[in-house]
Amino acid sequence: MRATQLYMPTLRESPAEAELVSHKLMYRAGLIRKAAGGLYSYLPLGWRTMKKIMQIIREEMDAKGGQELMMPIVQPAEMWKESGRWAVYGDEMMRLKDRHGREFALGPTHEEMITTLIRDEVRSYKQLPFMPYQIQNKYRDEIRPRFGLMRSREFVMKDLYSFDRDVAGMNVSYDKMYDAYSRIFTRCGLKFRAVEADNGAIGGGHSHEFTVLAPSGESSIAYCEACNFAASDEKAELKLIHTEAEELRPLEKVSTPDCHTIEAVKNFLNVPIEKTIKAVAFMDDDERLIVAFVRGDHDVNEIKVLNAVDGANHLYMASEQLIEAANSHAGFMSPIGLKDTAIVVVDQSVMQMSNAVAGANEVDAHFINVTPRRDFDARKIVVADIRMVREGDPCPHCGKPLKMTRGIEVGQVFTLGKKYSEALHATFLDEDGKEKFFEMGCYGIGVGRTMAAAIEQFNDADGIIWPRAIAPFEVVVVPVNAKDDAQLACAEKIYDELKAAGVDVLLDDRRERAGVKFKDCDLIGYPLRVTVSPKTLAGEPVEVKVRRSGEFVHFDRSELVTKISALLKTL
RNA sequence: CGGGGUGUAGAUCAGGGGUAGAUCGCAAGUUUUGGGAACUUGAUGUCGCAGGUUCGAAUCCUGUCACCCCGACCA
Repeated sequence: MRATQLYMPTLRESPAEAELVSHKLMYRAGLIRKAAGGLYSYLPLGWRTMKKIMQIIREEMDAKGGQELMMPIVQPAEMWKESGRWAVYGDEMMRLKDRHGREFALGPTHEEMITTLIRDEVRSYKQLPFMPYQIQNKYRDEIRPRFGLMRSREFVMKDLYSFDRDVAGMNVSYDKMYDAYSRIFTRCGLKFRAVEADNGAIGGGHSHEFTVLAPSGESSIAYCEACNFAASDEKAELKLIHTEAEELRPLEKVSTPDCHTIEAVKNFLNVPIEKTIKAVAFMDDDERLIVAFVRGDHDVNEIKVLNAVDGANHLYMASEQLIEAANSHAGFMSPIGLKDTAIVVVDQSVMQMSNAVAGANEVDAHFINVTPRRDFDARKIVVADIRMVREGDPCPHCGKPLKMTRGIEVGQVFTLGKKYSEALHATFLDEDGKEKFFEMGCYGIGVGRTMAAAIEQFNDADGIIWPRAIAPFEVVVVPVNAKDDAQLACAEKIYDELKAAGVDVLLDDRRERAGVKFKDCDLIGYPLRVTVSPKTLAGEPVEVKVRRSGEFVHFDRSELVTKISALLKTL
């Protein structure tokens, strides 16, 4: 490809609305343009990278037995009503009507579509496992689209669905996809983690989120460098912290005027924060008071609290009245003396404490020397792991200190079980002659998000630094002065040779000044730049600039192509 | 949907009742030519949209729309 034949509008300035580096650079390097909030056009350079990512995905899906097909974006309401999600999906689903008033949705995902397709097509266990996939646009009317391609309303997604005869088969499919995803993101040159995720409403099976590590990411994860453990901050399980046994002192109530916060209590009583017990009061949909107790220096993990309490679906901040009805006061709550109407959830590490400070359920008073089990009945409370992970906590697998980082979720693998096959009556005939529901799994990758994440991970002050595999071009050949026929001819020769050797190469034959072209090269981020100058014509070794390191290397003209091919393999 | 902010040239922004501005970009020319060149000339705007006030509105008022940022979701 020649730059004069390629639309690659680079900008000196970023649009005011762009916040993230990746968003700014995608704009400046001419990869995307915005049509409206959360809706983007991909310009030629951006689309080249998108296609490369899609190709990697295809190869890895196919290698695991995936079969590419294509389903409609416009989906009839009936199948969504049948699965029950027409009502559940809410405003995030883009809905429309045709001229006859029939209802449709723009597909936010394709479980309904694929399941209704497969139930009519696949009849026998002999046809299983079956792993159809597609790469196409998805529509989600996000409450707040932002960060460019990171969270948009229309986005390109690869979605594969696995159909198996039993749970064992489903798990095999899951493992295949897990492996394929690891290969895909590795091939894309990304630093990522497969993060144990909470699979929320779907429940039951496994779920991993593939998260590209980047400080600007929206999800927070805990990971271990010693072993492979990684989990979202909400999901990360924690080991019990054992504390030294002390000589127990008798429970005592003390006056703590105006000490509404842990900080104030700690300072007033002059005790270490690890010796305090903090309370957070919630209520659920049935207005049941749920009080969570954790160590003063810990934070309550709402998701874990929710999972620990039977029958609770949502948690809200508890109202004053509710707290007072349970014989307590906000800021001074205690597990000791709360009415039985309150559900008390205590973090496992609190149960290890002794001689601790906790509220006294009355204004301006705290208990000191609180010792669980002795001072409150462990049988009436729920003891669970309900705190938020933090940096340095022991890894639940190997015990080494955990690290915290932020990341961008670019893919997720999920086991669905029979959720959709039952809802949509998708069955097959098994070997034993019985009709059975498919065991399903679904596996998604955000293609545009992967592109954005790569830029987020690899950039510097001059622009993007593409990993070779997903760069719009692997090499750019730049004649310093394209108006010089000899230079241009030399550059064209090199370009032809590289192309013949299978290198994805761009010839920057624009009649621009060298500085302009160099700036563009750095901004767009081609891994290698070959510079053709009068020195090259004079027979000096050819200069090659490595974008990632900024280093210049020089190769003899005669072995230029082989040296470049070899160098590319390392990028 | 709450709270905050912004809409003026292709981009980034200034201006603030009386002829529509700067820089970059774009077009033409001369010189330049290894890190976003200099000079000359030129083209480009319903001042987001609709009403209102006024002799006169980009500017003031009202409404409206769009976009951005902060909170619940997700690839």
